[in-house]
Amino acid sequence: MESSHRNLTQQVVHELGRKIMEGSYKVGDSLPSEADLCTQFDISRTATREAVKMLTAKGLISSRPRQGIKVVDSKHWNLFDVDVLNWILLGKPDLYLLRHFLQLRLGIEPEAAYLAAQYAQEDELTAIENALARMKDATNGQDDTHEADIEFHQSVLSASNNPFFIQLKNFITTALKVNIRFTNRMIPVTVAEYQAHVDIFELIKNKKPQAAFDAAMITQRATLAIVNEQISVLENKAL
Amino acid sequence: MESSHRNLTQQVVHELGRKIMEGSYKVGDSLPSEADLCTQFDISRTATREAVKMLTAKGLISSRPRQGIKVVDSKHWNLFDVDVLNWILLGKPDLYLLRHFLQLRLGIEPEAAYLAAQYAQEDELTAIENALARMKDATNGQDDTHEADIEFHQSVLSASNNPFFIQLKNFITTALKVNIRFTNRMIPVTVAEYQAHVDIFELIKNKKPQAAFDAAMITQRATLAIVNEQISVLENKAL
DNA sequence: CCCTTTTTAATTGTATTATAAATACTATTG
DNA sequence: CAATAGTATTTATAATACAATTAAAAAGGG
Repeated sequence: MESSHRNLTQQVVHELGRKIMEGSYKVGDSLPSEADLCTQFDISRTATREAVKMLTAKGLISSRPRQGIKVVDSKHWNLFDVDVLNWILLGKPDLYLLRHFLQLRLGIEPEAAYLAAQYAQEDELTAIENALARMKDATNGQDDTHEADIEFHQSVLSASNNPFFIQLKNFITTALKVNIRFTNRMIPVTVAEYQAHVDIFELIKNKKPQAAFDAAMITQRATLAIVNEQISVLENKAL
Repeated sequence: MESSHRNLTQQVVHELGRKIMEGSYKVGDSLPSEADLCTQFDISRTATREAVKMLTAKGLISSRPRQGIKVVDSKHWNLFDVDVLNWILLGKPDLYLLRHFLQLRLGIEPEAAYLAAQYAQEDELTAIENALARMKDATNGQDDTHEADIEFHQSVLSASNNPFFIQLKNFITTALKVNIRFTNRMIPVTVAEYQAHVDIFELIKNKKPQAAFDAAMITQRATLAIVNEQISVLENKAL
């Protein structure tokens, strides 16, 4: 059990949040009443209610007298919340979800590179460089390669010096983890991919915003094209 | 009082959230203890604790025994939460904040237009067209013009058919409202701006993703350039 | 005197019970 | 049948008690 060290409220938040995101409770469905949740989890009403309030704050449910606790429409879900993203990650692999992640990465990351080229401080450039170094000499396990990859993307976002982009580190990290599921885990980051990262870094370092933007954009459009291709193959088979 | 129709817990959430976002409680500061909050707001511990849990869920505070309730580092704040965005909006006008909003809009909106050109359904195109119509014949109040403008941007995000972009409607709406504060409220949307919106719509309708992307990008880079200019004028004066 | 350990006390975490408020549903009445 | 009033269910709030955590103080040992 991973959540045993957390307090009761947070365990219930995690459990219910996960179930909502995986679809065990669908939009419009009622969750068990407070009283039922108390007996199901064998906890007090205090803990139950606090868990419900936390999920309400994350936009997943609503709770009103006589109406009960209901899953609200997914357009209200705080999809950029770190917990919500982790619950998504626990769900089934889904090619459409991967596409949605890639589509937004395509919006965020090239522009983050643009901003990094404008505003990155010395230490932030160093952080990007360190991530690249980790990627290069990750001759040991493959997980390290992917972790270093994540670190690279995070450090670019940090270098944008924009709090909104920085908050999106959670999103990008989850997107990368979803991606890793689909590319074979055993295959580390390729040399070509590594080189593309280096190129973007050089453009950031040399303060070439537009070029950095374009380089990031090209790489990501290529990745998205592959997924789009996979989806259309899948959809043609279904006919 | 705007919040008088809400229940006690949510009033306290709003009050504390607003104070944290405006800087009355700074990062690392301790909020009053549960007991103090109870007396300050004249409510029970139940309501207090539920409010604290909701703010914890939004990433603003942490609450641990003996340590108390503290404002956590702003990188943990859920800046895309609709409440958090509204609390930001209640704060002082800030040119740097406006720039941060514009920088992310630049990432999101051109790509949303790209996706809309690919995936928009008939009814979603109609929604965009309706917003444009509202913009055009808003000869009455100026607020309507701005509301129609917001509606346009929202309907493009909806047409992207990507849940992440759809969730960002809150963000874009707040960004536009922040913008309206800086451009004189009395000045309605100009004819040139209206025409730019129409052009983007036509490109979406005719399924020209790249052209729609470029058109949106050009408009927004121009807006951002103006703000950057204002900031550099301000910073030169400060010397 | 400094370092480690133990104790203490302050604060949040959980449980329990009671009552209030809101509202979907039912029954009544004209 | 429609409008109204009543009822019952569910969440909202309150009050109190005790448990768990942990920062800080006190005690102990070298």
